[in-house]
Amino acid sequence: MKPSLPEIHLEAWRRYYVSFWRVFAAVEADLAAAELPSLSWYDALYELYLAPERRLRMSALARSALLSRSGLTRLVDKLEQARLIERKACPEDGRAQYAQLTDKGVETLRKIWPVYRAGIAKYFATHLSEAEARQIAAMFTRVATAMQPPPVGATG
Amino acid sequence: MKPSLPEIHLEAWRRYYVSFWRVFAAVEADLAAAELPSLSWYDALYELYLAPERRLRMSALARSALLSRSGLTRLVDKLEQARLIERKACPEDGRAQYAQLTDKGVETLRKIWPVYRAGIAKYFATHLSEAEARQIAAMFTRVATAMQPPPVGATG
DNA sequence: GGAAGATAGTTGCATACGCAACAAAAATCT
DNA sequence: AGATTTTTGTTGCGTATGCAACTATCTTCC
Repeated sequence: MKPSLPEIHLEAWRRYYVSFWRVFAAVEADLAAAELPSLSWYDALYELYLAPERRLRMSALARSALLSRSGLTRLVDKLEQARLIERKACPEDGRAQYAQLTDKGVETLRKIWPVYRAGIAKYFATHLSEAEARQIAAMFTRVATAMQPPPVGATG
Repeated sequence: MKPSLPEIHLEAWRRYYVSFWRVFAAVEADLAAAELPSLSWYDALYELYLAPERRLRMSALARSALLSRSGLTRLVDKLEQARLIERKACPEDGRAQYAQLTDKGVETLRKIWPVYRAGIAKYFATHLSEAEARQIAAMFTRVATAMQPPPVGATG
């Protein structure tokens, strides 16, 4: 395969790629400095927060939180130890488990958010006008939805 | 701190964030399927390829390849075992080491590129016009350069 | 010139994550 | 209903990566 790929798209990719890693690392560093959990915890907790009844089945959460199923199992282990979520059996499906956000989980989300928000503002949003932000949102919506439920990664 | 952060910037961040992970995972999966090294290898090799005399000092390479110094040490260990680079003492500074790209390293870069390029095209570029790509390049250049040599992460 | 401090790269240890293999429970097919 | 296949979540194992601590070397300052 040799799809058309104008030079400017490569340039865009490169900038996008390095920006992402730098911003991501900076945000993670801010969270660590504030002794807060990392973004992977935030992502999982936030997805649960948005979900109906604040609970999601493990595989659904894995997809939302951009993790493999095994990765999610481990993450949920830790979140459960920290009392931020609880595992609950699923009545309709004996194989399945719900991850249920606890009040402490909501509270943790509220502690993380100001720091995360400040990072987004400092490292990302400052450099973008509202019109640009709107464009980014539109463009990356296309990119993300084209890949939808990511391949869900083989087995894992 | 409570920096101004209009909702649209948050939306932009979210889309950017999930797009990135999905595209990244898809590209890595393509590379793995083709039995090629992962992007971190590519990044390091490519930075060396661009460098004068195809060599860079370890810490410079760590910065370019978006890794901690310890992370880079390990990566270079593996690249050296694979004969893709060589470590060379630095005459001007007895503490320093050069990582020097080998011919085999260049060859490997050439094997990876078509697959990487196809991934960029399929998962990223398809969704963007040239004008949009130009905008992305411009916007993320601002984002990336504002953070310049990333904090270089403490010690490690 | 020598001591104190900074810097380059490496190593020990801990953590995060994925894949493959697995057990249990559906779902499907006959 | 019973056998086969699929799906769900977990576990074993390997890998990637960061931080802190370390050594060797360079720099600075007296």
